[in-house]
Amino acid sequence: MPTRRRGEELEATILEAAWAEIQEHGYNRLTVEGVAARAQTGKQVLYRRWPNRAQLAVAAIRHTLGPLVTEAPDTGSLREDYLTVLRLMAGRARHYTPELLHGLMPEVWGLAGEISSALPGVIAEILRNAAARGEITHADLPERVAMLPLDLVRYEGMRSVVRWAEITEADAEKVVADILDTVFLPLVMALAGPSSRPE
Amino acid sequence: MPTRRRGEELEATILEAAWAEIQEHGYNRLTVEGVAARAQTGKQVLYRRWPNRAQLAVAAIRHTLGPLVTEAPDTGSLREDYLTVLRLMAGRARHYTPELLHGLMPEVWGLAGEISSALPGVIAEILRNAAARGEITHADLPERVAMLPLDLVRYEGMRSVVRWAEITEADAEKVVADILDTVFLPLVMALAGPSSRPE
DNA sequence: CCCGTAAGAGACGGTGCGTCTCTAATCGGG
DNA sequence: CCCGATTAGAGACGCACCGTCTCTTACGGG
Repeated sequence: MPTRRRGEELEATILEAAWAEIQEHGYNRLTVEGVAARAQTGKQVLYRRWPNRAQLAVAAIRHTLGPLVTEAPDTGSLREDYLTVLRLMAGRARHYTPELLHGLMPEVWGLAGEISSALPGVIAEILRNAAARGEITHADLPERVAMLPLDLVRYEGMRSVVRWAEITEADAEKVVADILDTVFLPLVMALAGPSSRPE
Repeated sequence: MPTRRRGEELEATILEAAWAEIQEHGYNRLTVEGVAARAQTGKQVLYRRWPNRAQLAVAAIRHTLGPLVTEAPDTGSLREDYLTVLRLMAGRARHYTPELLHGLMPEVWGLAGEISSALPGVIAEILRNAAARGEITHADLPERVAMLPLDLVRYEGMRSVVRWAEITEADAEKVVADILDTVFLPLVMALAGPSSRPE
């Protein structure tokens, strides 16, 4: 009577069950028993694949959220290019809810690094394009400056998580624009603007 | 035979015991039973005062780490003033070890806000002093700009915690100087430097 | 067709939270 | 100085859930 699942199929079912449980209850109240029951399997099947509850959750998140950015946008303006990347990050950040993260910050931080490992290259390319266009005089800004908007967006994200606050799309848009217009672009123009003295 | 402690005395003993347990094992492996045993009392005495393990830990941290900055430094230079504040923060950050924080981020974030509630006022005063000295043309920088170094230092702190990395004093000093010299001061000079156009 | 692998189901021990219970020390009021 | 209210000190208890172990049985490769 009962048809047994195996391999890929079974694993996908489990990870989707785990993701559903996280969405419903958050990580803290995710139970291995609950996931097994929802996937209609036994705990041993889970423990055969992942060493503990945390790694199961991480696998479920990875399974649901793929890599972030793969290639650099090229809209013809530094502001728009960077804005595109930040919007992607902010959109993604809305999946990282407090319920998902609490109790799981270190693991998810590592995962986020893996997911967005292409970011530094993308930013470098955006800056090179801007330099080629003449928007800025050179693309080799200090690391800290080039990555500044990314760091600030991540900081805002962590801050909301830790305050148990949800991020609305409108808020995210405002924050992202603010970071670019009142911090990043003025700074970049001061360091490498076409009208500034060449260093 | 046994002499019983009460009130303040008992409470201080418990909080010191809790702090000691946190130092030894970290929050995650802090047990209420352990604290009670170390303080030579019963669990009920703890639960009579704090509703759960997390609040006990928060109380212990608050008991050990007092408020951060109370009044603005005034060294005669914007850079040195701000550097002084950042050094205080970085020094304090070295108490917020990964072991202490894991599993307790939201609670400690709230506590940190309480502990450093004087910061915004201090920063505002530092900027006013710089304006009075003529280092900058005006002190009403955008909120995000004025607080930028604080946010970046906090971000670095959270990042180390989440990566289970300790912060050495030398590293902290380097990061703090980098934030001021490659990000904050260039930006402030661009927005309100004496040689920039008055807006 | 047969055997090794792994699924499905659930029992089990262990840890540690938060509650409850009980005795007796201490404090404050009269 | 005594008496009653309070609460310290000690530990048992129920409960939730992790991670391990055991057992039977379906499946698939050779």
